Amino acid sequence: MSERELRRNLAILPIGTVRELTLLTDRQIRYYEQNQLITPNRGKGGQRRFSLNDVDRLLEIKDFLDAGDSIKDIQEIFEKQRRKSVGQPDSETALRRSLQKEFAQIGRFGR
Amino acid sequence: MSERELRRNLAILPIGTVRELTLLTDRQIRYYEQNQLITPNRGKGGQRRFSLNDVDRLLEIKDFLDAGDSIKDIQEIFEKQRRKSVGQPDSETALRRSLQKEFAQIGRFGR
DNA sequence: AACACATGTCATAAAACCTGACACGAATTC
DNA sequence: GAATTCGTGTCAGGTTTTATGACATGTGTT
Repeated sequence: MSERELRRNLAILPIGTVRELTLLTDRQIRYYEQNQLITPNRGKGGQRRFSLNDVDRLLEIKDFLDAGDSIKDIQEIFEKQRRKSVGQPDSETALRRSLQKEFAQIGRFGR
Repeated sequence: MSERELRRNLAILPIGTVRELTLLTDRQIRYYEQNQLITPNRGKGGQRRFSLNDVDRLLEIKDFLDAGDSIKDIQEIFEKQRRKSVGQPDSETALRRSLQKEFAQIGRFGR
């Protein structure tokens, strides 16, 4: 996995931050977790730690729900996405990689 | 400020995460704040919220201290940096901007 | 009418964080 | 060499945040 992807998958955010970033309630976030739409890590004391990818995912979930999809629908949508992107890098990943070198110069994590 | 810079400056991390990311102790982090080497935001209840830039900064501080610089030395170093980068965008920012459009396609925050 | 869904709300407990104070070893200054 | 400064450790006491589980509710579906 690339630097950038790594960073996006770091479990660093408490639920409070995610709440502010997504404008969802704790209840909603936990409910989506309960239904396996997201699977945040847990810190030492058992508290949830979300990644930026989780935040993305939650915003997607929000859109889908607003669009009338049910939780189960969304589960299937995500499942299809997962199956489709198995194995070979998709174009997004390819693009990302092509710019990786440049960005490696930028930002502390890349130093 | 660009999308990317915005994101780097979002105050999203609690001190526990920063502790894990930097391997500093709470005491150290607070002491550096007390000496104005960093100025994290505060959440609603008064708890510190750090940005990714803050994390960068803390890692720099660590390096400087390891290299034998004192807190005051570091204050001056940062002050000089600040003065130098006032006004016009530096090359790093320019590079960032040039790649901004591409990256706007990638990741939720850019959608 | 009964039920499923997505969410609100409340109680209770644990974890994380806050500030302030005192201690301490290693340098530095008097 | 005694006193001071610096960066950090640690502890106490209080506040904030998060966790789980249960019950409630409105909207739509069988």
